[in-house]
Amino acid sequence: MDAHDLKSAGLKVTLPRLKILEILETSDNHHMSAEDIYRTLMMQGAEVGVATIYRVLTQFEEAGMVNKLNFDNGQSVFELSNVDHHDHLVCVKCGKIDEFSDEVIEQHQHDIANKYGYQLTDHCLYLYGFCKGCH
Amino acid sequence: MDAHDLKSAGLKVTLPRLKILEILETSDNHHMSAEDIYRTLMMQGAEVGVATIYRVLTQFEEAGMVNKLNFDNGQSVFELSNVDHHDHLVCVKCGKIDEFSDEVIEQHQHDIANKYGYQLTDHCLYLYGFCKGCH
DNA sequence: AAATAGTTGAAAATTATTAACTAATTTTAC
DNA sequence: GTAAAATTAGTTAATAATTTTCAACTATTT
Repeated sequence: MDAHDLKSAGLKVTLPRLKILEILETSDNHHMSAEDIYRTLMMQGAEVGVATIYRVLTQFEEAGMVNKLNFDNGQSVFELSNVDHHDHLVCVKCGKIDEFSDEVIEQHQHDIANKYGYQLTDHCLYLYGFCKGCH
Repeated sequence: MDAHDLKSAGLKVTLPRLKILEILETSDNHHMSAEDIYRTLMMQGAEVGVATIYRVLTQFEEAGMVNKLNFDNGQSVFELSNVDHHDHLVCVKCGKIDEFSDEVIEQHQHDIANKYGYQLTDHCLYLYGFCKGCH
């Protein structure tokens, strides 16, 4: 993910976009909310408005560069989508996020959609619980 | 679901609570947003504030009487939880909601949680797509 | 029936996100 | 390279959904 990816997505190469990309790539937890990104940018001393962050993230999402995940607590987080499809385990105590993928579940989802006559566009599977460290 | 259920949940029996329960039970689509419930109450001529509806629904959720479903488009709807567990298919065009349950998926979710050391408290599975009528 | 503890409605406050507008920057055509 | 055209950025204001505040009220307890 770099300047070139921005161009091929039809987006001009600007500092905010590069910075946001960089943050998504290099942050420890690669699931960040708009707020998280904003805070990170502030700490780096970058002068970027919140609106810009939302705009850019939305553009990235439309370009298929990131996925937006909506958790039950109301916050949305973003992750780079260059990796394989996966779903998420979320710790309800410490907020840790793990990823998994399961072929059987995927297959069943499609079967169910067919059975009910739905043409799937998307799905959302989150497992909430206490992670190993939070039992 | 009646006055008695309210009491055993530690909630006083009040008109707004009874009305909201009644609406959740008798409405055609038993997936209603706070807004839907508010509108229904208004049409019935009941004088109930929005704040009360949110408060009551939250209390019902905490008492385990209703489930709150948070969809990706940001909308939240509530359903009575006295029925069997199930997940949801959501039409992204007309908003229709279908329910399904799948043992295999459930089982796999537990297996995954175990594998990652999570103690599941909840999960969330929504399938989004175009329903039969909206292809 | 009085006391008390919980509940309500109206309005203000919050939270997360988006829109509008002008100024600035990048790209493209020369 | 430079100028013009197009897009983007930041500020501020707006919006939507939900929550808090608080004085007035109601259900339950004594």
